[in-house]
Amino acid sequence: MRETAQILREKGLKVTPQRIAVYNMLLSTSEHPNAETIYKALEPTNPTMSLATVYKTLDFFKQLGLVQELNVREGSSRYDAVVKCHPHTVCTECGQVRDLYMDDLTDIHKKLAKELDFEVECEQLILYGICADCQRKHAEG
Amino acid sequence: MRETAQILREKGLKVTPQRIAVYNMLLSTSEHPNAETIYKALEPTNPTMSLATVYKTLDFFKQLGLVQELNVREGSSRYDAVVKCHPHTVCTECGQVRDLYMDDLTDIHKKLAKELDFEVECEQLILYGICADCQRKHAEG
DNA sequence: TCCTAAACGATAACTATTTTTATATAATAA
DNA sequence: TTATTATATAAAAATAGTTATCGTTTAGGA
Repeated sequence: MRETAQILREKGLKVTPQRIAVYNMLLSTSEHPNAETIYKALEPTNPTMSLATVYKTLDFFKQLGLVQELNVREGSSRYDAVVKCHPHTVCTECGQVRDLYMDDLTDIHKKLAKELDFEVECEQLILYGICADCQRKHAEG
Repeated sequence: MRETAQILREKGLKVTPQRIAVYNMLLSTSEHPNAETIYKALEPTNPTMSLATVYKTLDFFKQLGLVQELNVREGSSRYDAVVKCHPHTVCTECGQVRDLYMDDLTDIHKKLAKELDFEVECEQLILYGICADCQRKHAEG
């Protein structure tokens, strides 16, 4: 894995412990955390970290294409270090957000957009429903 | 068209001028307005209307399945009287939000979800990009 | 018409986020 | 290395969108 510090430097960002911490945290998780969750996760090991810095850092990262923002009908945004547009599933019971890969969908969407004379920059597909775990709980309960 | 009053009554809601106004406004537009826009549109003809009532009314309608809430990377939610899940295009320049109908997509999504053991309740597809009008403006400018 | 629960409007409160400001720190050049 | 300087930081205050509160009004049934 390339050094986080180097990636930040290449993007023209000054390298600070806070930025490294936020980016590494996002790289190491697949749970699509929001700003609050990121802050809470980093606080123990980075006692000087502040929530405002997390927000500002995420905003920088977003603009530079280091992270992706995700809105799933919650009050706050979630973040993903996987920048490429990809679909997600969101469990309406436990709130779990998971990635979902499906390249052939993109082609269909592009064809559709072409018909509409709409130039697609990014397509966002979110499937809301019940995840396997919650379905099982229903069956048992 | 069925009377708005009757629809509200069937849903167990008391029929008030405010609720009728909000619902009719949503039925008559295709621009997916947010609460603020709805309020501003109704204020002239309903001088006693308050923004809080618009929010409360939209919340009722949402819970009863009379309207659909839509989040398109803006600070505020937009609303649609078309309840059935359907894709949207969002122009990142002018902010225009349009409906997009495509039934065969649903089948693809369902098949995909089945493989994942995920029970889909609602699928949300949003294409972000540049609308035809804004593309034309670019070409001219 | 009268009664009562529900809805209303005004405004305060709340939450997520952004901005401000004074201080601290990273990158650069000497 | 050290001094410089622009940028980043933390904390607090401000903001925007939304929700809660509360006294008043109204819809719908008796």
